[in-house]
Amino acid sequence: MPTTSYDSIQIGASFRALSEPLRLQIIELLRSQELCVCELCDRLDVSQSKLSFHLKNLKEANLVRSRQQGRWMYYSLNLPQFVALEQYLAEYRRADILPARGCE
Amino acid sequence: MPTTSYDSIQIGASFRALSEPLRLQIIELLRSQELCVCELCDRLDVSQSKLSFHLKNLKEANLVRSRQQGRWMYYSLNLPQFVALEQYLAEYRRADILPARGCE
DNA sequence: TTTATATATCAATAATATTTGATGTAAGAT
DNA sequence: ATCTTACATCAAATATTATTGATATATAAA
Repeated sequence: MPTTSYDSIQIGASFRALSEPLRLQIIELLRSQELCVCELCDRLDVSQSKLSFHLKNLKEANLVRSRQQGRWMYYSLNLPQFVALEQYLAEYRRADILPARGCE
Repeated sequence: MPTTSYDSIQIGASFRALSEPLRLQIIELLRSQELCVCELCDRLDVSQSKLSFHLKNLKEANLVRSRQQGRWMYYSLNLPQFVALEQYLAEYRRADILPARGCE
């Protein structure tokens, strides 16, 4: 099966988003509270444009959502996607793996 | 908290490894069986050097292990690391997230 | 000991992702 | 209407990853 399923692609994109230190810090902050960009900026001590880039990345990976209120943008975790990733990994934990049949 | 814990770094490295389509295909094959490089090569229809590169990557991310037998190298999943990732994600599912306290 | 096979590594290139600083946009305040 | 603030986007520069083809190493077979 040389192709990767649509699902795997989505999953892979989320894993990629989670592979960047700053993005991990972002979601760790969002874990306890929805936050606006300016507050993330402050707390992470990072440029606004950089933050915006990474937030976009997280959003495209379906890991966060945003809502606008006045001139503020509030970001929060999109928990269902976290559940999806967890379930993907759970399939591995449950795997029962055969030893290799000797090669040649 | 501008720093990322040692743990997060390890976790992030594993997520990164899981973010590449070919590497996902590799672990999906290894999910049912330990396999040697030549068999992975065949099944994934990919060059040996490319495969070797990605296997090394997975190994450094602690997601697979290898054992040599004669001139073959057998790769298999390192399940504990999958469990660790799953547990990391589970903390998010369990999170109870406060609404933003209004900004200004 | 020569030869073949399985795999790893390397150097060069190509592709992708990230950072930075500047500019754009839209909401609200003056 | 003008100004400010919060955020997004863009283009250029830089950094990181992946691919390729060639070569190295080590095992085992002839």
